[in-house]
Amino acid sequence: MARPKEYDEQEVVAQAVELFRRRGYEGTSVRDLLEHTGLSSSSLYAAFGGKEALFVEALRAHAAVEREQLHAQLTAPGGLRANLRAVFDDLIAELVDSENASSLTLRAAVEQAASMPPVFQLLSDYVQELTTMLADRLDAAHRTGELHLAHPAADVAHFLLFSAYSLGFVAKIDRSRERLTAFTDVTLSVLDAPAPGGSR
Amino acid sequence: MARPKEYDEQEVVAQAVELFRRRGYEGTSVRDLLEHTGLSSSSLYAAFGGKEALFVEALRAHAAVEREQLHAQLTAPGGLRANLRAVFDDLIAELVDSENASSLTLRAAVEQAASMPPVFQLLSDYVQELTTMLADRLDAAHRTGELHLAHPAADVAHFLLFSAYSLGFVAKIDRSRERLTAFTDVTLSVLDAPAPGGSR
DNA sequence: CATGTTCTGGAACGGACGTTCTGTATCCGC
DNA sequence: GCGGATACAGAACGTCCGTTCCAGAACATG
Repeated sequence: MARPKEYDEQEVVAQAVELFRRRGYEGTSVRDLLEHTGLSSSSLYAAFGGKEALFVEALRAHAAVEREQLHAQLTAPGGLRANLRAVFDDLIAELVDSENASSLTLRAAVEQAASMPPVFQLLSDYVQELTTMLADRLDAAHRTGELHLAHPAADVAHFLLFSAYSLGFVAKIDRSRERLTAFTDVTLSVLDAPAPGGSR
Repeated sequence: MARPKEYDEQEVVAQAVELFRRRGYEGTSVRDLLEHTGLSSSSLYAAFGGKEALFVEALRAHAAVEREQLHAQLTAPGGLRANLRAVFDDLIAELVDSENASSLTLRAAVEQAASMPPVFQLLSDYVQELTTMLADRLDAAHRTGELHLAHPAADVAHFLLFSAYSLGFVAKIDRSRERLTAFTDVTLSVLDAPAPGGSR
């Protein structure tokens, strides 16, 4: 019909993710977003509706990436224990050498979930989804005897998930690899519950 | 010499703690603070120097209260396990029935530590202090044989401390008592490491 | 090449922000 | 009860915020 857009919508969202992640929602101004994406305000408002809507979109995109990544890591060949260790190790590597610690998800939950209902809903569903994914894997490992769970798989999954996010929180105060590794070691030790008592 | 102040400095700080806790640093405007404390801007600036300085003071005061509370709970009669359980239970109770989940410390770390050096320093020292306090207790319990630690006491202490803070993070997404209790159950299971192998 | 439609750049808006300033009220020491 | 000093109330300041608006540029279609 008419003049084509000069930007790629997905790329804009990706750039928004980066900014929001580094500086949080309030710390990122619309002008920052315009400068960083190259858009003009009219385009941004026409395409997304406003700062808040763009944030939700950024969060959604970020969550999708994270989800896919986690899924790939959990279904990689090798034992579940090793796979979980890899998940945490990758997270640590990311935290150690990136100026901006912590994920967008963490910031969003702490800062925005309470005041932006769509954000809350999105995070709520997202956590549910990841927990289920992880719980399924734990159940499977439990059935094959790879590990014994001293608590319901869903609870352990939820715990592991939030502990992973907590790493970003830990890193806010101490970003040393030793600290983060030690935290991970203790976290993963919940998988070393003693085997159930005597056989039958 | 002259006209006396019409407010109590400590009380003002306490009220600031409440506001910052509920709405975060950026979400709390100076005008909010003035309204809530009854001060006028001139008084606030004369007494504290500005919003940021007042925030640091509020954080310091909040940390002092938290520290004292934790110390009391950890040195209460009864086993360390039970005392830790009590710490978490109290936290859960607070989270479940308060509109504003999470502590000021958590918010400060996630939102401000990176951009406000004094906040980072304060939190850093604070975490170190609490970790040491907790590690001492764990060491003592280990020596008396109350529990066995599969990891260095300092690491376990650090883990427990951050897990406690993580509860506030968990609550941002699901504030149900069951969820928080389940998280706590799994967390505290790191204290149930199997006893070391053969005697000797 | 004319027309209709969409997109873009950037000025402009109202309001909120943290902070400063000015005038006045209130107290102490004498 | 007067002089000096401090505290108070709130208007005012400059800046930045998210958003809107408008004139013009860039395309598809005939």
